[in-house]
Amino acid sequence: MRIVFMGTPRFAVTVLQGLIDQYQDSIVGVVSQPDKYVGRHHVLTNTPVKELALRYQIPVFQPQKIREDYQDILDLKPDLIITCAYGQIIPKVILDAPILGCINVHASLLPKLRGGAPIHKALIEGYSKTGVTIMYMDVKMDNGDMIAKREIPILDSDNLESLEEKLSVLGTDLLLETLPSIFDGTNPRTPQKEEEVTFAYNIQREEEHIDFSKSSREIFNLIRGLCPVPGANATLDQNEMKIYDSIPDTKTYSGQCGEIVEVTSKGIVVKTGDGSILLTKIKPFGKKSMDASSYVNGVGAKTLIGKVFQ
RNA sequence: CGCGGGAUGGAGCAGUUUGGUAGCUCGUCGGGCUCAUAACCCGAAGGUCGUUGGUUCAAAUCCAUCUCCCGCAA
Repeated sequence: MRIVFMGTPRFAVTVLQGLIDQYQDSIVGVVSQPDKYVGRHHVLTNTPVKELALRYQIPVFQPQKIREDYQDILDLKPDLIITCAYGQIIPKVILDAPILGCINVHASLLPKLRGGAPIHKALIEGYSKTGVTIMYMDVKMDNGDMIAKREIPILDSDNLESLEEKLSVLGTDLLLETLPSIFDGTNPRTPQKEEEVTFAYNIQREEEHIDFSKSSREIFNLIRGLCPVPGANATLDQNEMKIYDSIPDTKTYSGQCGEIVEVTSKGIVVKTGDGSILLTKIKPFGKKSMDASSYVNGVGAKTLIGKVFQ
């Protein structure tokens, strides 16, 4: 068996690690996005998946455009390609190459939330559950026939980080359980219902800004759906403040939406469209992230009350 | 050299413009009040003000240098 794995971010690392634990000798190559210059000083950095592959001395391929630069992958003569958050559309010539096909681990309950930010969107849009889907790939993004699906509830205590962690483990487990049936061809194959398709496109910068005229619940969902990276933000005194954690409340206040109406030992209370929300973890501009109560200790409750988040 | 913000007792901040050996909120410790407390009162400990050098009678504060941290942009 010759398996090629394609993936890029941390989420895919968990999956690749699971595969290595069980099928290390079969993994003949790993494909990842090209290295990028990241951080303040433009340091060329390996992708997380590449990092793991190198540790196990698995050959790594990083085509700029896999649409054009795919011969190396064909030369690996894979029997099966497994992708997980790779980041590029796979051309048909590769999809057709492996005898067992190309399968993908996607972090949503397809056909819901196709695209690059399914975990973010599941939280932001207030889903009560989400999950992972193992599916065959075709030329359209996240469009192929489904092989297996498993769901988990989304808890109020979940944020992007915790949910991503849970789903990566869930996806890994489901993949490893499903693989034997894929090897022997006994796996099911269910087309996606076209009328139920929704999309979860990558988060745009504007979407990260909190609109306090929305409901407390919507704001709460946005904050946890973006925590810890990139973080929801709001503007106070011309400076951008990141908000990392909050507790929605139905208590109403007079004043305008976005106004700091109360400061408690737990944090900063802001008026929203339908009540209020307690901001508990924040990062003032130029500072590190901190408990809102610490920030309050520093600047003083009196100077905060009455200010308005823009 | 991509743009900008920051570094002061355990945490968060003020003080820097107009140099004169450090202050606030909280935490910690001790004591008190209380049926009790995360509440209140009294007291205490804890800082060579990021580094190095310079100017000066005197530097957290002015000048130079370096280090580290953070957001944006890529």
